[in-house]
Amino acid sequence: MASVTIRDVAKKAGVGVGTVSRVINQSPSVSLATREKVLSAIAELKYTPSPIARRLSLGKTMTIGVITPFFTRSSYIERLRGVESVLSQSEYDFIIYNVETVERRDKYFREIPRRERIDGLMIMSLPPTDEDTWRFAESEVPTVLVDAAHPSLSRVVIDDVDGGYKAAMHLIELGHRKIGYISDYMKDSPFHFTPVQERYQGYRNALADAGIEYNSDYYKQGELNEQEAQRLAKEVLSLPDPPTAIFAYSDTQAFGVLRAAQEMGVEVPEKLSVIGYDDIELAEYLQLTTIRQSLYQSGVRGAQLLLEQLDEPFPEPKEILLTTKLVVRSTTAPPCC
Amino acid sequence: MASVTIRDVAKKAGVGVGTVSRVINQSPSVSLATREKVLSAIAELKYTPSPIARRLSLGKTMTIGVITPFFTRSSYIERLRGVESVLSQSEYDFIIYNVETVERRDKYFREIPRRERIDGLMIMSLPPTDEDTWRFAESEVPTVLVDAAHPSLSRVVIDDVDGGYKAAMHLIELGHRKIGYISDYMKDSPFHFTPVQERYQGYRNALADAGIEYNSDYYKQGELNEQEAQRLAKEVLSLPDPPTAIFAYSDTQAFGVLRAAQEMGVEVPEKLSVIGYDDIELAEYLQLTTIRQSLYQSGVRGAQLLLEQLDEPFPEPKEILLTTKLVVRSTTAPPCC
DNA sequence: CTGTTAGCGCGTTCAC
DNA sequence: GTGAACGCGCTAACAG
Repeated sequence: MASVTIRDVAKKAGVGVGTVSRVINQSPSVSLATREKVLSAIAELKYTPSPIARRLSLGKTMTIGVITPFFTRSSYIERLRGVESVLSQSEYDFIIYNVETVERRDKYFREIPRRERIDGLMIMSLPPTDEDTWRFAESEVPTVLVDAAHPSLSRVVIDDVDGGYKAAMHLIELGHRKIGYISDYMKDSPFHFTPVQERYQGYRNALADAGIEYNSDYYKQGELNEQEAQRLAKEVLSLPDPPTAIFAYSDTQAFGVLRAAQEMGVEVPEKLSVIGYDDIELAEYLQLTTIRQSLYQSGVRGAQLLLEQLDEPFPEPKEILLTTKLVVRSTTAPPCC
Repeated sequence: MASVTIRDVAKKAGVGVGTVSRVINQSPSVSLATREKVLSAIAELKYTPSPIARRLSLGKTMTIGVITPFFTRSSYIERLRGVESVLSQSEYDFIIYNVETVERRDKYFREIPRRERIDGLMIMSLPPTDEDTWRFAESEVPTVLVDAAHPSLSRVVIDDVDGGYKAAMHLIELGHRKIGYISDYMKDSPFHFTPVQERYQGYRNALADAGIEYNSDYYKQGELNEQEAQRLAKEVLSLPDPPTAIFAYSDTQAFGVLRAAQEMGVEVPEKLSVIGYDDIELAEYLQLTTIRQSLYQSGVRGAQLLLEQLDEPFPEPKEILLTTKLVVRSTTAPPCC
C-alpha cells in the first residue's frame, strides 16, 4: 500500500531513476525503446509522481494564493470563477484565503506571500499599503492586484471613471438634468485609484460635459448596503426640488433607492430613473438598468497576467484596464410630466 | 535572498537542526535557555519553515481537497463558507476543485484522491458510484460526503424526507388540499438517498398523513432552473382543476412558479401559495416561504468530521443528519374564495 | 536534553 | 542516451 515511487518504476523498467524522471518531464533525450519500457512500467504500477517531492526538488510550490475579502459575495465569486477557469487549465493549484476582518487581512498579508508557500499571489479589492508592497517585493513572490491598484504592482482594474461617466451620461441623454448620486464612503486613500473616487469623477465629468451645474445636495455618501442607501435616497427625494434620476454606486445600493422610491410612492421609471453599477445577478432579476463590470473577465485576465509573470525573472508592473458596459433595462426612462 | 533554512537558524543559535525542529514543533524536551536562543535566532533571521519540505518529511500534504460542482452557486458557496470557517482555523490548506462537466468530475474523482496530493477529501453533492468508493478506499484518503451519501463513506446529509414533509404539511395546515409539486428530475440512482427522492417521499408522506389523495397531474419533473419550472407551473395551473398551492423543489424553481403565476394573473398568495426549498439569499429578498437548509452548517460539520477522521487510523463511516426549518414569509396563505 | 544522521521522492548534474 | 550520486529543507530515530 505504500505508494509507489519513482524508484519502483525504475527498477521495474530496468533503468535508472534519472531516466524515469526524464520521460515524465518529456525530456527529448530518451530513446524510444526505453521510453516505452518506462511508460508501461508506470502504467502497470499505476505510478503518479509525488507533487510534494517534485515541488521540493524544483524549489517551486506550484500553487497560487488568492487573497479575497468576502468570497461569499457574488461579485467576488464571479471574479474567482474567472480565476478558476484559467488556473484549472494550468498545472497550478490555487488556494483561496478569505478575509472578513482586518486582522485576517493583516495576518494573510504577512504570512502568505512567501516563496516557501506560494509561487504567485493574487489580491482582490484590498489595496496594499506601501509597506505591504515593500514586503511583497522582498518576498519575491509575483503579485497581481485585481480591483485594486498600486503603482509598483501589476494589476487589472476597471475603468471606473468611464463607468461613472457612462451611467451619468445615460441619464443625461435621457433628458435628465437633476441627477443624484448615492455613493459609498469616499475614504482618503494614498493612491488616487479607488473605484469610489473614480466613479464620482466620472459622474462629475459627465455633468460638466453636459453643462449641468453640480448640486451638492444631490450627492450623498454612506455605507455600502441597501438600508443605508434607502435612507439616503429618502433624504434626497425629500428635497424641495428632488432629482429626477439617481445613480447608485452599486446595484445593492440601487435596490435601496428603489425601495425608498416605492415607500414614498415615487414611480420608477416614470417619476424617477435609477441606475446601478456592477450588474449582479439580482440586477437582471429586478430589471435594473446598470453598468456591467466584466467581473469574470477581470479574474481571467488577472490569472493570465499572473501566470505570465511567473515565468519572467523580473516582471514589470503591468496594468490591464477593463471597460464597462451600459445595460439598459427598465428602471430608467426620460423624465416625464 | 535565498530563503533562510533551518540550518541557518541552527548555526546562528549554535545548536543542531534537530533542536530547532523541536522548538518549532513545540516539543517539550527543550531547555528554556536553548529555546530562547533558537527563538531569537528565528526572529532575527525572519525564518519561516518550508511547508513543502515539512510535508515531504512528514509524509502528509497538510491540504484538504474539496470537490464541488458549480462552486459559483449560492448554495455551494454557503457550504464552502462553512468549510472555510473551520479549516482556516486548522493548519490545513484547502483547495477547491470545481466541476462543471461530467468529464471534469471523472477526472477529479480519478486524480485527486491520492495520498501524494491531499490528506483528506470532501465531496459535495456528487454521489460516487460503488467503483468510485472502491478507488477512494484503495487510496486510503479519508473522505466525507456532504449532501450526498454512500453507505461506505462518512457523510453529512440533510433530512430531506422531513424537509419535504414540512413543506407539504405547511401547505396542508394552511388548509390546502390540492398541492402541486414541481421537482427536479428523479434520476435512477443506485442508492436510495438522493434529495430528489427524499423530498418527494416527504411530500407523499404528508399527503398520506393528511388523508389527501395523490394526484399525479399535480406532479411535474424538469430541469432545475427557473425557465423550466415556469413552463411546468403553467401546465399545472392550466389544468381544469388547478392546485391552490405549489411546492417547488428549490427556491430557484419556486421563482419560476412565481413568474408563471404572475404571467397568468394568478395572485400569490391569495389564489396560489408557493413554497420553495433552500432559503437562498434571493428568497428572503423576494419574501418567499421556504424550507431552510443549514447549508453553512453542513459545511462546518463536514469539515469537522473530516478533521476528526484524519487522525483516526481506520475511521468508521459516520453519518451526520441535519434538519431543516420552515421559514414562513409571504408567498403562502390559506386558500381563499 | 541535544547533536548527528538517515531518509521523504524527485530533479539534476556528471561522468560513462 | 543513461545510470549514479547529490541536494531540496525538514522530521524522527538514535546515540550520547
